Amino acid sequence: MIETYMIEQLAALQEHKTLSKVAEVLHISQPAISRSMQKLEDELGVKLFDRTKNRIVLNAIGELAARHALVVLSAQNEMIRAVRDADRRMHTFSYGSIAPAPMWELTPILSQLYMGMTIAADLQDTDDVLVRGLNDDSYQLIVLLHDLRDIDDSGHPIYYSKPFVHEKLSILLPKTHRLAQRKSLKLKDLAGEKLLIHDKIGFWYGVCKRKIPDATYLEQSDLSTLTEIVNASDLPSFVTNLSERLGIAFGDKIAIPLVDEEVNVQFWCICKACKKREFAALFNAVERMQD
Amino acid sequence: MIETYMIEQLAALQEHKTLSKVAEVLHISQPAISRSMQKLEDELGVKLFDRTKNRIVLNAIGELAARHALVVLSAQNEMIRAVRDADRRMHTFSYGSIAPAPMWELTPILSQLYMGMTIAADLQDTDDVLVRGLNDDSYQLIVLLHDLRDIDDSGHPIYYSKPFVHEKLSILLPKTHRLAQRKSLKLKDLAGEKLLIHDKIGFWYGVCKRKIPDATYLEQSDLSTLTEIVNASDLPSFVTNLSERLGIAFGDKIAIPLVDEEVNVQFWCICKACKKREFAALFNAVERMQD
DNA sequence: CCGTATTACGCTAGCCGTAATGATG
DNA sequence: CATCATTACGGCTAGCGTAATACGG
Repeated sequence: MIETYMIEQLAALQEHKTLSKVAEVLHISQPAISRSMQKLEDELGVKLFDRTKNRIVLNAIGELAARHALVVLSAQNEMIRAVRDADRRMHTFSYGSIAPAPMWELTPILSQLYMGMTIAADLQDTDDVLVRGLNDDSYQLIVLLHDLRDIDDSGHPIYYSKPFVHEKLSILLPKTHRLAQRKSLKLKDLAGEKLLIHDKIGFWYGVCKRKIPDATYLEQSDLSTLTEIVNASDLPSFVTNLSERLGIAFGDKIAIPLVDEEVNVQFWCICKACKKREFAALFNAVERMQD
Repeated sequence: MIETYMIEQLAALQEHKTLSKVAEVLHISQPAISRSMQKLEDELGVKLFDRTKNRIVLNAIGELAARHALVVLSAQNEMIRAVRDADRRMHTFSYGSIAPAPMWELTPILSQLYMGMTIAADLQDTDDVLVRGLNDDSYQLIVLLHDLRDIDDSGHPIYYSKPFVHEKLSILLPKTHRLAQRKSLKLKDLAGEKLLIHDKIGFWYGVCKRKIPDATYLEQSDLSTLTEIVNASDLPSFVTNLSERLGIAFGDKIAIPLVDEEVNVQFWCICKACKKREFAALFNAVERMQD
């Protein structure tokens, strides 16, 4: 039988020309290669090399065989890649979210529910990336600001949606701030402010830029550093009803609710309709968090 | 390393479902298969089977792997096929001819010239099959009734042609035949006759049918049988100037020359222009037979 | 019980590396 | 004489078969 190691060595020989070089590259002795190539010729019943006493060169048929060897090896590598990839997918629960807050809730739930599996959470800025990911199965679940009601050709729903957590933003101000006495604020009241924000906040980023375009955004990628700066400075920053669970202290600042509808949102968990049963336990847990 | 035998056994397992059946088919013991599959899982680092105590079934990933296994195996088989085929071509000189007589001359020449190689001679009825065969390299040489003067885009000739033997047909008649006294005949004089012919005679077949359509052809595929019948009967048959070398005796028959130009033909040996040098010795030998 | 998969165990085929040999430039 | 391929030889890995074990319909 023609075994993989022969094919591998043949391909390497075409690339590196001499047995010694192949031996060096494949970390194997020269005689081993010499023998393998003899055995390969023997298995095929065909001479693949022109041999002089101290030189071995692929002949025309050998070159042909080597080109085919590359095809065989790439088929094998593709097999390995595909199998490992399928296995990885099978052992990871991957979801995407339009905002960070739902991830704080969902990841712990999933960790409990799918013990031993890897939970991969992906934050995205726009719906379409998430929906596309759900459709091509790179996400098993996505979190959006609305449900999905698309139906297929025979009128059956394509997706299954369930309301998830509700998020309300407030603005955190030093007590001495000009707006600190207000009972509530709108985003446009923050015009001209310097705002401390995290730089990975999903759809919030677009909302902020759109509704308070003339503010200065001081973006920080590391969450703990951001918290430090918030505490150490007089700069305004955002807090959410959902971040309270993270136990972030307000210090001597005051949180004033924002009343714009863009920052009082309902999240939805959405999966493909065909996975509805499979994810029943997950959606039960989600249901318990709706309030 | 994932070796061929593992991939082969995986594919067989998908087809035959149980280890015992695979063992039977591949002429190997059951435990061997069991171990191979464990080793394959180990090499991939992925579980491919659902195992109960006395049942092993491919899981979803195993099915995927088995489908890929088929791809790898077919790539390998294609490699083996292509290499053996190329080798066979390299060790056979293959040519095609429009008529049998040139083959009687050419095959002995080639046998001498290419000692140790197989000479494959192919008789065809029409030019186009031969030219196509020359173009796709399934023939190294062809014999036609004319040369080929095609040129490529840059004006160079595509083919190299050389005149070969000249063939003249005669008709062999019993001395008592109504035409036996004639010095020469035309094909149309044979109208209405019963003619003994070989059934594999290349372009001659078309010539006969066209020029003497109302004759009865008694076709015989075995050459020695044909000779027997010719000798034992009073039926007319064809002889050629080239068959004399085969030492066929006329017995008490008489050979009368046919004067139609269709049965007085010049054969040409033709190869691809790029092979002209390679076949120099062959064409030298051919040249010596032109007369 | 018969069919099936796995484990245990000893065998050996065959692949490997080292060393020696031979050829070449 | 440095480089490269092949041959010879002994060691050892690892795949094999037989036999034993265990489970299930």
